[in-house]
Order: sequence, then structure tokens, then C-alpha cells
Amino acid sequence: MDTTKLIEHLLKHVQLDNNETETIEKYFTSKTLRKKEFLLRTNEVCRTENFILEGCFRTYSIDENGFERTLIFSVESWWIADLLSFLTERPSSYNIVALENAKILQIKKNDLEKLYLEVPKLERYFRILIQNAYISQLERINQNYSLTAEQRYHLFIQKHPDFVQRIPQKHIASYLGITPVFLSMLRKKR
Amino acid sequence: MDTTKLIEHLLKHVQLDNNETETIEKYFTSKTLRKKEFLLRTNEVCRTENFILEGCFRTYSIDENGFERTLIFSVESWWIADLLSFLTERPSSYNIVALENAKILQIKKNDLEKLYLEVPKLERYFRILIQNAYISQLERINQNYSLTAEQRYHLFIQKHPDFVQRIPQKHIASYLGITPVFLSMLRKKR
DNA sequence: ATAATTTATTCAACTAGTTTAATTTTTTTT
DNA sequence: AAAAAAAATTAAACTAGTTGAATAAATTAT
Repeated sequence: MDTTKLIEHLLKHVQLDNNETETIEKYFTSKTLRKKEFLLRTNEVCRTENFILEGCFRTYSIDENGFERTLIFSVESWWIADLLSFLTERPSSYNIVALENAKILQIKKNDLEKLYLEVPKLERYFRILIQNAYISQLERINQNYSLTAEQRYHLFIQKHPDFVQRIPQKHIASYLGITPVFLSMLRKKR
Repeated sequence: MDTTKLIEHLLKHVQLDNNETETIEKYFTSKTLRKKEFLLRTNEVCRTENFILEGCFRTYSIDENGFERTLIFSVESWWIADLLSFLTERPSSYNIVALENAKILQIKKNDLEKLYLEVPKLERYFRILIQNAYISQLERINQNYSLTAEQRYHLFIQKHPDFVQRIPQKHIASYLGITPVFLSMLRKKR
């Protein structure tokens, strides 16, 4: 199991000695998923925090009319889980699906709690990570309100040029909160 | 300076002994603001994390057409700051204004960093807090996409019945991402 | 208390984005 | 390589929410 990418990422935010990195490594197991395979389905409990080594995931919900709402795209070196379900051990209201063949590292809730006790610096690591995630969510809410769909689309391709290649348009539309039809119209304009 | 409310809130999430609570208390200063006074203005750096003892605040941005977008309402026992500006020490793009006379406890960035070293449990405390905030932001994004303005309004008054009393309608409209005119039309419907 | 200012309401014309459905293009499967 | 399935495009009718402007109601200041 190759945890290099994970350790590298941890080291970007906190200092760790060899003992600590070894302790950390022991708690993770690796898993591969094929394209279209689900990491989590609605009504299941999200049992693991997952660090993406390879591949790309989509987190989405399904509303009462059966429409999908994409909330998050996640790629290499990001963490992915339904935090609410993971923390509360209650059924999730989200789906997480692999958009490409993928490889991840997983840690269970109990193990993460143990790990926090053994390597308290990880409290800091995750605090920083979630702070950043929170900040960008807030910015996203701000932009959803103040920008038109067209502006949001151009901002998206500018911020995530790689996603545009990797991810089907209809999912990008559902991330932007518009219909695939309207996205297609916007693209035609230029 | 009365830090009871702060300590009570901390104790809900982490265990602290008397030494620790005393250490914590020393780092905070208290401040009062009158209604309409600003805690933070666009282009200023957000120097403090603020714990609300009394009163109600509104965090908003102003778009290129001069329209206000309300992102957060915050009341007693919540933390309030522009996290991005606070962490990066760069100018904020948000305004934070008191909607009522208010009393807060403040801690500066350097002091908070010191405090994290002295009382590492606070890393955990803030991690948990921000996790929760992140989760509710994500839910909010989800709802903004899947619900109509009318549904969002009814959800809002159901979730925050107190806010409806305390906060002018036009701010609630700007929080919901609609015009005051349209909110007024929705209210008329029932 | 009165005047001045801000906030909320109402209405009608308007527009950004949706819906439905048919057609074309691309991707996946065999 | 062909067939099947999924994704993207196009067009036209539609609707949720906006805009602007005028009026009424509620707050704030003098």
C-alpha cells in the first residue's frame, strides 16, 4: 500500500516525525473502485473518511422529483466523505460515485478517533482543511447569489479547467444549478 | 469581563480543567457595539475571532451593482469573523454589522495561535465547530438548488423562528437570494 | 409629537432559466 | 465494427423570480 501521497499532503500542513507517519499509515486500508461504482449510497451510513490517490468522485443528492444535485467534485489528494453521516453515524442523504477508476485510502471513524489521540496534530490538520473547505463553500454561496448562470459557468471553467475535460457536461450543469439544456445554450453563445 | 457563556460553550465540546479555562479567559477582551456599528468592513483585515455574548450580526458582501448579499446571521454563543481574511491577514470582501446592540469577546490571531499551543484541545473544539458549520453550508447549497424561493422561505422561518422577529425582511430576502419585492409577494400568499 | 427616512407592499411589464420533445453526437457494450 | 445506450444540441412554449415605479406602513431622528 502506497501512502506517499497521503503523507505528503499531511506534511504540507503539520510537521510529523517518522514514528507519527508510521502510526498513521497503520490505520489506513486501500481500496480501488471502478468507474460508476458507488463509494456511498443514500440511506447508507458513511463509515470511512477517504483520501483519494487516483480518480475523480461526484457527491450528489436526489430531490423529491428525482433530479440530481451535484454538490462536490473531488480529485486526487482530496478527502471525501459525507461528514454529517460519518460523524453522527446516521444514514446519508448523499451519493458518492466514482467518475473514473479510482484508488483511495480509507479510515474508519473509531480508528480516526484513536488516531486523533495518538497524533493530536491531526486535529490541527483537519481543522485547517475543513476551515478551507468552509471558506470556499461560503464563497460558492456568495457567487451563486450574485452571479448569473453564465458567469458561474465561466468562473467554473477558469477555476477548474481540468474538470471540464474529465466530467460530463450534465454533471457540471447540475453542479452549477442549471439544466443541461441551458448549459448547452450558454456554450453555444461563444 | 464575564466569560461564562464562552466557557460553557467550550465545555459542550471538550473537557477543560480550571487551569485551562483560566488560561483561555486571559486571552480574550470584551467589546460592545451599538446597533448599525460595523465589526468589519470590506477591505479591512479581520484581526479577531469574535464570540457573541449578546446581540445579532449580519455578514454580507456587496456585488458590482451595489446589491447586498447576506451570507450569515449570527447570534448569541456563535463565533463570527471573516475566516479567510482572519487566516490569511488579507483584506476582507465582507461586511459584518451589528443588527442590535451587542457584546462580544475578541481574540487576536497571534493570541489564538498561542492559545492553540497552550490548550491543544481547542484545536479539537474549533475542528468540531467548523465541521458543523461546513456541514450546514453544504446543506444550504443543496437546498438553494433543490427548493423554490417559497420553500426556502418557509424552511427558514421554521428553522429560525426567532430571526424572523429580530431581522428586517429585506435582509432575510437577501439571505434567501431573492428580492424584497418577491418575498413580500410570497408572504401575501398565505 | 412631528417630520424625515427607511422598510414593506402592490402592480404590471419583463427576462433568465426551465420544460418538453425531437434530433444529433458521443460513448459504451457486444 | 455494429448496435445500443447515454449525452449533447436545438427550438419553442412556458414560469419563477426581477425590475421599476408608486403607495403605504413602520422606524428613527429632531
